[in-house]
Amino acid sequence: MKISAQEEYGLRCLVQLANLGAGETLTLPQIAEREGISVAHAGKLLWLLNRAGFVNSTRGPKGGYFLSRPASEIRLNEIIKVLDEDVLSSHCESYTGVLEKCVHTGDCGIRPVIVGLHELVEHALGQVTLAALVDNEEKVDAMFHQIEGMVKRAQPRGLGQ
Amino acid sequence: MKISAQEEYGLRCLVQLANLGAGETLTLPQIAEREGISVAHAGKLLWLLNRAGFVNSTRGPKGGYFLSRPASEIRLNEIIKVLDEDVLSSHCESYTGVLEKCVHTGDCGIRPVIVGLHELVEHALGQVTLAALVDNEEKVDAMFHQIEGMVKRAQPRGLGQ
DNA sequence: TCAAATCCTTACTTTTTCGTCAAGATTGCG
DNA sequence: CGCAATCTTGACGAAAAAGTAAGGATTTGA
Ligand code: FES
Ligand code: FES
Repeated sequence: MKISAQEEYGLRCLVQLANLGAGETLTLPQIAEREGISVAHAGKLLWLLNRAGFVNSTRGPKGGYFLSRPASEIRLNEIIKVLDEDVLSSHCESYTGVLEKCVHTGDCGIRPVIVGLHELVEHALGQVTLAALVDNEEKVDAMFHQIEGMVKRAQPRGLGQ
Repeated sequence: MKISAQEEYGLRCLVQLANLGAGETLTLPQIAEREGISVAHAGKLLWLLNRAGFVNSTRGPKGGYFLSRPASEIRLNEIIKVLDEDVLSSHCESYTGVLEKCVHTGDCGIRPVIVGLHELVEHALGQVTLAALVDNEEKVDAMFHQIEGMVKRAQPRGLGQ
């Protein structure tokens, strides 16, 4: 269970753009330099983000990228959904084992773990906007710890033991 | 953010063993057949799990694998930790970008997201035991939704907008 | 004591993901 | 116009993850 390189660096590029003032833009070389990646790599990431509608771009001299919506209206779960291949829906179809023991009896112990984790992460990320990630570590940190506290306190019956 | 193949199939092998009665064992070919993977693949997974202390094995005829502890005492977060490479601690060291803007100012927006997600998942998985995954989908499902409800209700201030 | 069944270990191949390259298209400016 | 700065796009190469192969080691039982 880990975040992929594409998710991380795509998110980083968006944070760079979220730092801009009104009317400012960043070019690919600028983004690449700040994140320590090649211009080609930045180009690919921004292309994905452009296709998904998070950023807009203008070509030619004085061109560059900028967010297509205010950072406060972009939530991290949308970003992750775009940068990550969604293999969740087709997960059970690609399972290699005996499906009678898994799907058809409706009694699979694995599926709820995978689906549940995915939803848990999505809900958590849905509570954080891109604006929250701009120069403010403590707030984001506190937010996640608040959620963790909730999870710890949940103590569901009948599963712990 | 997705579960790796090694995590999933390692967990599946453990669930197979958790289904056994006292004194029963499963051989590699048996596990491989049930999960639809090759014997070699099952061998590798069980070797990892054996090394980590989750299973024991006996060699020779009538040999096989069995859980080294009761399934009710094995929590999923321990399992995932072993099957997944822990790159979390060294994450910041391998970052390619300008570290002054990230580590040294103590004002990185990315780190709390990555660390927070990781802890969130770990806490959630720490509440589920292997025994809960044995032939009982509904309970596990309900448990995750309970946690999700908590997360949704958390509504932290100052980040949502 | 031998042979068969089983696990153990290392090395290799395949597949997927990650990142690069190079050519093309669009825009602004003199 | 014509050049330079910029984004766009698809194909390619490198790295990591996933999975396979093969030979070795241990135990049981005839
Ligand atoms: S994993 Fe899809 S039903 Fe078991
Ligand atoms: S990612 Fe480690 S400090 Fe920014």
